[in-house]
Amino acid sequence: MSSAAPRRRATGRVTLADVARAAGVSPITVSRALRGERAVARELSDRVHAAAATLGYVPDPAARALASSRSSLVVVLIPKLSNTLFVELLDAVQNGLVPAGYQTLIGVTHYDASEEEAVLRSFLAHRPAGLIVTGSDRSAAASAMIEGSGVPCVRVMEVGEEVGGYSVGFSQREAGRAITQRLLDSGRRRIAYVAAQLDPRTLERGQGYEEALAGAGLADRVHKVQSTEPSSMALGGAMLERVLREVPDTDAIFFCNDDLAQGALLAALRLGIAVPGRVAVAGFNDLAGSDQMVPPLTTVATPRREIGERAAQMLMQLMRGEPVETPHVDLGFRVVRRASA
Amino acid sequence: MSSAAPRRRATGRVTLADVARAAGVSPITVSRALRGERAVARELSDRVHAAAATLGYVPDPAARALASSRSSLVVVLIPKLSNTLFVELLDAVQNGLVPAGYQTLIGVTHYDASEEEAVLRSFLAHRPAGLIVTGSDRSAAASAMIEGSGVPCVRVMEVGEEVGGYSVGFSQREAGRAITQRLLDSGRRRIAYVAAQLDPRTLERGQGYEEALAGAGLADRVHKVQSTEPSSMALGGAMLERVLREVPDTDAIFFCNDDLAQGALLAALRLGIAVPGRVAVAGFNDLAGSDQMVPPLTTVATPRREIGERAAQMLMQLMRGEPVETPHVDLGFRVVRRASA
DNA sequence: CTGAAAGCGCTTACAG
DNA sequence: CTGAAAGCGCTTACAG
Repeated sequence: MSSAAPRRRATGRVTLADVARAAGVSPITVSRALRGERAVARELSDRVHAAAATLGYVPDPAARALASSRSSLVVVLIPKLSNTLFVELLDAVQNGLVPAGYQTLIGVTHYDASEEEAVLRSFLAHRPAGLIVTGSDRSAAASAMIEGSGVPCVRVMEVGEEVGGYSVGFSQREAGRAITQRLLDSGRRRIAYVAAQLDPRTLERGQGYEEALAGAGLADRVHKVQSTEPSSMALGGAMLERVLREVPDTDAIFFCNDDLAQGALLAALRLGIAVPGRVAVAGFNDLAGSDQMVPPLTTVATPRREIGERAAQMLMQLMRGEPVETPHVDLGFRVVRRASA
Repeated sequence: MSSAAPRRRATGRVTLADVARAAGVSPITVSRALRGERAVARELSDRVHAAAATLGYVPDPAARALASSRSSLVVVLIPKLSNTLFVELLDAVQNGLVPAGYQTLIGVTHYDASEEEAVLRSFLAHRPAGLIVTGSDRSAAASAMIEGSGVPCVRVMEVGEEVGGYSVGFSQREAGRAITQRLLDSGRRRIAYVAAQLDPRTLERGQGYEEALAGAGLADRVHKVQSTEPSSMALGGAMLERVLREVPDTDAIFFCNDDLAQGALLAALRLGIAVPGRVAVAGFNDLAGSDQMVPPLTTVATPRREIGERAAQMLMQLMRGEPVETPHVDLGFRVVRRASA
């Protein structure tokens, strides 16, 4: 009730200073003890931890970020939330990062360069400790922002040794080639490639498809169909019908994603189109349900969970300033032979 | 190169002070002009905005949060990322919040009370501007943390008028009753209810199921089967087999989620079990693919996207301190009659 | 309508 | 191994 009380803006929050007072040490020592930095005398450290626990002290991330120019936030950029693939990737990343004390800020770019730039600008302002981005296909402006921020960054889904930096993924092109080869090996000669929305990885798979056909002397049989609609089961069914109508002797279709392939399989069932008798169907990613289809879907199993985990590990090393022995990790893929092709 | 240069920790960042200098006004005025607060003289405001634009000024969220005890972060708590339902909800919430300048911090609780508490503790430290949580079923500790934080909070998926606060959703119990009633109306008398992992909303649907049976004088026919495994298509198929084996005269099954029901439908196809001839199948949520099944799945369409949008709107009103006329919004549901039941 | 001062709660950079 | 001082970049609370 002093008449000359200083102006205060008490937030009611337990602060570092409170802990210091309770432990009988300086705030600096509390800061160091709690972060496990340097060697703080064992006894002091114990007192600090005890005091922090009794007071229920929770460090203020904003103050920490302001003082150190680095937050505990990790930004993850993915194209869409509607593709299970990215959600599983995200889940794996979170499982790695959250127990280590990081929080994840998720940015959805909708395959749009300017959206990606806007998201990056707003997220980079938070001074994230790290960055995980999908693929290597971003605008020069976006790349410059990442570069200029100095925030450690790991690219996922593709392995991009040429681009430098760090990446965890697999070769989309080779995977596309391998599944097409599988179709060729089973005797198919009129193989179409069907893709939905624009996605650089989808394009790479298409290249692999072309390579496989060329390798079999079937370069003139390349038949790529691209829809601008977003991927869905219904679209897969429609595409199946369309391809068989436009090129009736098509004997196999490689769909760029399992949701399309699943839709095609169900449409075939409804329409009485025999799979693989009349037409073989192959997908990509081995999403949930592909093994349950009738017939079960032949596809490429992609290691997105492992990619997420490895990327999280690698990023944590980078954030701690530790050396990363393998900057580009190729986790491979696996062709899963089931009954549809 | 002054010999008495003060110790500085230049971050290279463009600050409010830089903008103030460039615009020839005080930092305070820049702060106010940029936030659109109060009436700053039109001319000054214009100068400030121009200067900010030329300098490429981006406010520092950490400094802002520290000074104002409020960040631009909105915390969203969901049980799982593996259920499409929650991802769609999340997506809708983000679509509402991101354009308004908020960032979303996503917490996954895995249906675990202590995980939820840990996530809340760590996220609340960020002084979020708002909170969106799934359902009303949390520990007393978690509720106390939310309450004590003073952060505006909207509950989603259920409408909880009794609990107070704010909520957007629909009655899970009534929805469970309605779909069961649909089964009864089509002449089914041996109806089983199959649920997977523990979820309060799943339990409510089960209550609705019981009510419907009781209403039809079939209280003694209640047959609930609960698995502890996480929900999946494969589990749905297995549960179908199990129910028909254990209670052979079952003539309809209400699955608590569409993924289970889809799996059951595909298993039936494989096993040659006629649907709905031998057994009718109904699901819940109308997830992607349910309309593509063979036969198409009868289910309950739930408005998760609308729930996400409305919750985001409501939360923004609360965060701006505006009054909310309807604190509890019931968005209803819709029984979708297709061929499986 | 505008501003000078103080403060938000931490950590950095120096010293010792 | 420990600490006093300054600073991170904003906004609050007073004044005028």
